[in-house]
Amino acid sequence: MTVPGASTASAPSGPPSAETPCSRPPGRPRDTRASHAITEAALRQLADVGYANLSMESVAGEAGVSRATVYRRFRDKADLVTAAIAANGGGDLPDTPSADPKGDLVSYLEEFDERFAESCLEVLGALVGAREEPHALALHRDRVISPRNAYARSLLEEAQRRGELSPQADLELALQMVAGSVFYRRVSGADSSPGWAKRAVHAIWESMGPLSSRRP
Amino acid sequence: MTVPGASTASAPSGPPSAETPCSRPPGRPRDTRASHAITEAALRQLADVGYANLSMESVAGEAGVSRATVYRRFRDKADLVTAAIAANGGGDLPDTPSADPKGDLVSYLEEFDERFAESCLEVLGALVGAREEPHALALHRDRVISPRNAYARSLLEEAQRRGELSPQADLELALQMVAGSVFYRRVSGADSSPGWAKRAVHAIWESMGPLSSRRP
Amino acid sequence: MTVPGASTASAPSGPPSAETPCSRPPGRPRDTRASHAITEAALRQLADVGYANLSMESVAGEAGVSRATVYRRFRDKADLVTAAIAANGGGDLPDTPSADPKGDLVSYLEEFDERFAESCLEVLGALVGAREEPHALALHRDRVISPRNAYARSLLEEAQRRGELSPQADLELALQMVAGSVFYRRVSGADSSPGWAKRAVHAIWESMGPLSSRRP
Amino acid sequence: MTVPGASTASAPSGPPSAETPCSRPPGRPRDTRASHAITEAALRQLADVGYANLSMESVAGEAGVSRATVYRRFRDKADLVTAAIAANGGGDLPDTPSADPKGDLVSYLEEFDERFAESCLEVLGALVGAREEPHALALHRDRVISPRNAYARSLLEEAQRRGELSPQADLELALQMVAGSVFYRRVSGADSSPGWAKRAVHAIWESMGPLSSRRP
DNA sequence: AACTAATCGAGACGGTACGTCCTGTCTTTGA
DNA sequence: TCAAAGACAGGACGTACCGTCTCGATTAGTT
Repeated sequence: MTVPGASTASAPSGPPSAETPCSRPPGRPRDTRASHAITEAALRQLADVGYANLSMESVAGEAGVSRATVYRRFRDKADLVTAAIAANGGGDLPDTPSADPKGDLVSYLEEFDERFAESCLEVLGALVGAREEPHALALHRDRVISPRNAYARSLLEEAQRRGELSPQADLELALQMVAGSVFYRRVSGADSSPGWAKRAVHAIWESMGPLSSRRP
Repeated sequence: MTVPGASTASAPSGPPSAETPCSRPPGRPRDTRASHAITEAALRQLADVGYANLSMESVAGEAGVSRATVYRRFRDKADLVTAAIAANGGGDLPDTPSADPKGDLVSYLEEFDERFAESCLEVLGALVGAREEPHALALHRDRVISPRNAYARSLLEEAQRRGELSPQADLELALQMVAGSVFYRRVSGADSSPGWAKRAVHAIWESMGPLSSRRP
Repeated sequence: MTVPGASTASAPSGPPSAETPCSRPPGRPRDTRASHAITEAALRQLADVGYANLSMESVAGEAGVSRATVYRRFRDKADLVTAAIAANGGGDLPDTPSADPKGDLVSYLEEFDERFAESCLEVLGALVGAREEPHALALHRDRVISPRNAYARSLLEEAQRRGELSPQADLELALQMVAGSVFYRRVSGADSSPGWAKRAVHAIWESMGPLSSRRP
Repeated sequence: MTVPGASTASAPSGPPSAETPCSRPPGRPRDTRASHAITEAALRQLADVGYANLSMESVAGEAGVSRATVYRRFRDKADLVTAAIAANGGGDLPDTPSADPKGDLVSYLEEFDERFAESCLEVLGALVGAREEPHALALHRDRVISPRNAYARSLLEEAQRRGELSPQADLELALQMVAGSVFYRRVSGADSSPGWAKRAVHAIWESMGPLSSRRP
């Protein structure tokens, strides 16, 4: 609120983000270990009991921390979970240009399916459902969805640049279809036959390859 | 819908013993108008305030009914919402074989996007989240997802039969991609450019058409 | 209500009380066996689970009868219990003049302590508590308390007549003290040392005997 | 009553570990005003509408407090009422030895009759009725009955010491008879003729006086 | 033999209270 | 300042009764 250190960060007075050289804010600094413990506990609970059954109390308890300490860092359950996914859940997207866009896309999909799809679905469900507070939804998109979206899209663009996909290919659509198939499997409860990711990506390459629209 | 006996048989009140096809179950029959009012109120609230903010009390109130009357029909909030979507939300899937599978698939996608995608996402999020009670999730899949899934699949099969899709085409994958793209748009917050459904279906036709794998 | 047969009895159209010779009311007569089963079940439950935990449903169930059948006979839980105690619980007060008032009073107290004190206390507690419906309280007093009161009093009067108690003795007070001691033991949780009844009655005889006020 | 720490310690919130006699327990202390308001509201409602019709909600409402705040202090309706009677209902038993045991006993009876008999009867009825949870009954006896019992008994003992009652007098019986008469009047609905308490006590003095058993 | 009128079983209905749980805010003491 | 502990208002949950009601199916006596 009245924090000097600006910070685009999550919620009530995010951590002073280290790189700002200004003199530290007065008073006792926040316990970094607590912060970690909290997000980790949140992730564990999210996986174990699900978003709805995750309670601030139990997260605080599992983190060995008082409830107030959680609320000082995260304004909301939504904020907490969102931030936890973003922070401890995956900061590991390569940003060097890919040498094998198609293969990388496949790997990316598989990893996403395994690590994010489930919790993303429930968190998103909850956030979409919470009318009158779109901030958390926006936050989650910013923190979790967008980066991955951008990464996947960059792979598609690279493929286009290399001529594997037609210059007219609708990459947005491609992205939606291939990423959506991950979600839909969760939605419908279909079990993933091995190689699903490869086949999905292949289908896109087939339909959006350089010759796709020139068939007789 | 307006059938008096043989109700949707959600949770409490098992089916009337099957072998007596006609004789009404003993006791005072349920008030059909109340049943309607309840599911309709549930749907309205689901659309208005979302799954999380929907309360049994307010549904009962809006339906002009006591809370007990709701719980007599639906064991749960999950059960209520699930059944409401299934019942009053859409009993309108054509079951005659399609004359134009591709066009029908497009229309179906558009209708689904408009009428179900949002609430389905939040309901599914909530249900997937509710570990330790998969019954509601299974129910929702049975009541809402599966029928539509089957319908869409039948369109794809018809297309295959007509030779629009290759006999080797992976229809399951096709379904996942095209239906998933609907969800993913909600997930990522992307706004739908007009014609998205047509383009998505077209992409599948492109990649799984009869000649798709014989290209040079 | 619209019953011809008058009947001072309990509640909604009591049984036609047999001795009225008028032609039986039309329609199916009440099942006498059910009536018995109900009051007996009520008594059992009263003893087993107490007044508060006794439910109309469980009484009906134990009696092998539907709930409506209970409510047709008794307007109320209070009415049911009250009537049950009065009916099946004790119609066995001797009305011949006593040959040994003191001894009979002792026996009476012991029997009352054993068979009525407990349930009487809770029923009375509930009925006294139920402001705005004194009918049940009055009923219970009429049906259960008053007859026993009168009996005990008649014993005291007989004792007075025989000269065992002074003509000036305050029999009302005597009754209250000796009967009250039964209740108070339940209230305070004191366990009854054997001979309590004898000692209590003896104390009254001591204090209200023919010579009691003439002591030096 | 107005003691800040060391509360009546009804149910939740165990005593502050006894061995630290002073240091306040951690966390925000309970709102003393709320505590008062609650017990007072409970007493008022107990008097007004009776035990059965007293609801936690209405007590909370009348106390200007949320329901949770009531449940934080009292685990139960029984616990609440019991504690309310014990706390705000009477902390006014003299503990100095009496100079006039007989007169004091009379006054005590009259006060008890007026202030406690009614609610005691219904509360006790309810508690005795609630099998399978004797804790509340025990509590009520500890908090309300026992202290008064002890007081009355001390008066009797003082009288014995002074020679007004015989050394062999059965004080327990005396207590039961004189206190019981208070209850029995409520039970039987008899209205108290003035002087009842004096007459009851007098009867005991008569029968248990120093000469009572030596009469010819 | 049909009609009438009450009973019976079964269960729906409105209403009310219960006790539990969780959220997000607040008020303490102590570090 | 932060941290730990916990009180607080508010509100939903699902359960359990109560007393009333509406059904169809019985079961008598009456016409």
